[in-house]
Amino acid sequence: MSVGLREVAARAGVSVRTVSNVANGFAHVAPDTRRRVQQAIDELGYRPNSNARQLRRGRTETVSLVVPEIDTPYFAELASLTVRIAEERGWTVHIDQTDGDPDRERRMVAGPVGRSVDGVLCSPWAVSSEELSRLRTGPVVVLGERRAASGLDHVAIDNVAAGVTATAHLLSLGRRRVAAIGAQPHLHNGTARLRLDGYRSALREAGVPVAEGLVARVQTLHRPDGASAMARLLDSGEQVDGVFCFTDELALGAMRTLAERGLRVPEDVAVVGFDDIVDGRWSVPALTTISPDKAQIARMALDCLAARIADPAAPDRDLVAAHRLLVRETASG
Amino acid sequence: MSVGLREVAARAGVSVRTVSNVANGFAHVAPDTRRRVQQAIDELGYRPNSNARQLRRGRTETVSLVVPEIDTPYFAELASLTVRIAEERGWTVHIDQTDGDPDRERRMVAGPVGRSVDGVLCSPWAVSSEELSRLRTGPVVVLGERRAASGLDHVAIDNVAAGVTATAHLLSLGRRRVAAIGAQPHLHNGTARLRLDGYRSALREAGVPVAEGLVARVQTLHRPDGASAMARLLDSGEQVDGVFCFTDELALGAMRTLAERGLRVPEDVAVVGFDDIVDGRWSVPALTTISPDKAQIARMALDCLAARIADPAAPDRDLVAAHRLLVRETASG
DNA sequence: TTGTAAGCGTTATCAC
DNA sequence: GTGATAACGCTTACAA
Repeated sequence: MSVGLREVAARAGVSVRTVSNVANGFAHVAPDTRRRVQQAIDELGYRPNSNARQLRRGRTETVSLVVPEIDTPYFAELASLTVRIAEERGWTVHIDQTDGDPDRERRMVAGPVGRSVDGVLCSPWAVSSEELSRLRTGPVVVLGERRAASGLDHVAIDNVAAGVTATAHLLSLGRRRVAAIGAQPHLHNGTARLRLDGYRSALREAGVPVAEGLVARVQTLHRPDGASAMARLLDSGEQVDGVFCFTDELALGAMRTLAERGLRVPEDVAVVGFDDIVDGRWSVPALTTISPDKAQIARMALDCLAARIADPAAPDRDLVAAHRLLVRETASG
Repeated sequence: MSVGLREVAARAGVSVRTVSNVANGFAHVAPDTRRRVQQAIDELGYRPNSNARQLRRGRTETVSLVVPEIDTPYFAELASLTVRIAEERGWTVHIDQTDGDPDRERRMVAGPVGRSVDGVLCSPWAVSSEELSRLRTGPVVVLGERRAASGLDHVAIDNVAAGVTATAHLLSLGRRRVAAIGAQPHLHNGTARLRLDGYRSALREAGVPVAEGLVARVQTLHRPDGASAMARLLDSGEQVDGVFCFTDELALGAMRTLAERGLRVPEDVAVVGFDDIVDGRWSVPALTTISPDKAQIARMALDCLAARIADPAAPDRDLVAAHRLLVRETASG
């Protein structure tokens, strides 16, 4: 049936210890022995059982990436990069989706760590870092800014600064009725709040009054929310000549509504998004957006997790990755 | 350190056997014992070690999904659905990406199966089913049509019929210079070939001559390929009033080129895509497309894999999932 | 209903 | 440099 170390050992006329040494590329094996063992391995088609190995070693060389949804473009890209970069250090990534369900989020962070995975990378949606910190049973790195001492490592871009940049860009184009789409006062996930802070701060700095009627809330960050938020804004009677959307998906939804209302982008309304998903590069017109350095985020998070695994008692860190404004067609001048 | 069955047993004053029974929800445990054990489990924060469990049981309750890229919208959606549906039967899905590399494809199908996973769902790109069949060391289900007896189970939609439907729709709109974007004669993956067969067959049936100059080849199925293929078509001097793209991504790329050339969609050129990715629902104009029933594909594949695991010797099956034409703005009349 | 003990396939600690 | 052999944490006959 299943061929293990024992069968190979018998065939090569050595002990399991020696086979294990060869299979793991250990140094001190006589060349002749190595050759004989390797041959037996090939002939029998031996493949090591990773479960047994992990059980014995107490390490899985696997980390999990917990995100709200796998098929959201931003998370799909992030996951893809994370898998690729993790591979460089010999790690396997297990991708988990929570569907934004707080209980699943809690379970996926608390449950498997230290058992089936060595650590967790989590992009929380409905649960605060503070709670995750209390729940955790092993190394956890949070993707997203730390708002206060949380007891957890965090990796994120500077969302406030990015919000300022996006809004200031719209203002620099001469727009004075700049709306914001994406406020989420109901969530523990503080990202939207930070981008909103940036938006308000840029307006203040430019001496443009902050009209609360220009701030649209959303339930999720997907296209339908962007479309309906844009419609609400337009229907409210507020004048709008620019809009900062907290995700590209929201922006793409908003653009659809603008097109349906016969409003031109960017002539009538300029649009800036956030995330730099590929859809935005190919929309017509192409979307101006804040581009977070996703590869850097993934790499920092993985490095940070490795450090945390190596030293569980180290003080927690707050790492910030780069971002930049990508000026394309929906907001340029 | 790590709390296991033993610690819990000691605390509850029972044997490990009983703790295991409680942890696994076994029937025959005295209510009082169960209560005591459960309390010890909670107090000690016991979490079962899945590696040990899997090693002992010889089953991982995990399957892997091998796709070219996680962040391709189609595969991201499929992965998301697969994870969700697999959950219903208590399975975990491990998502692997091959980047279209044949060696990785071979490794990911042949390596882990029977060791760290109970079976594999594979959407091959560069390796033929026949070869995968020879390489496999355990249950494998291929996502994609069987072109000949392959020795493997297959799940797919009827790509020829879908190609006919898409092309016929364009013809029904009065278009007579219908191009096809997406031919991939260099790949083992036969999907493009089948869609092309459908395209040709629809033209023949309508008595429209098949102009080979209207068939554009691509290297990958992403937007840049669609954009450059469209540009080549236009530059070749061929008249084009309709185009059938073998993926929505290709279509979105092609639409970008059309916009840059000042051609209107659908007035000047009507466009039909394939896959029904969400981007197409929100593009301006919205993309008419062939919509494969992805949830059905995922469910069929999982069911098929379960059956294969249960009976490795059963004759291989060829399952076909549903698809339909979704008429939106880029091709309607 | 519950306890005892034998493995699952590895790796790691001793010896030799 | 290589061979016995004891764990790793769990499930499961077999007993009691």
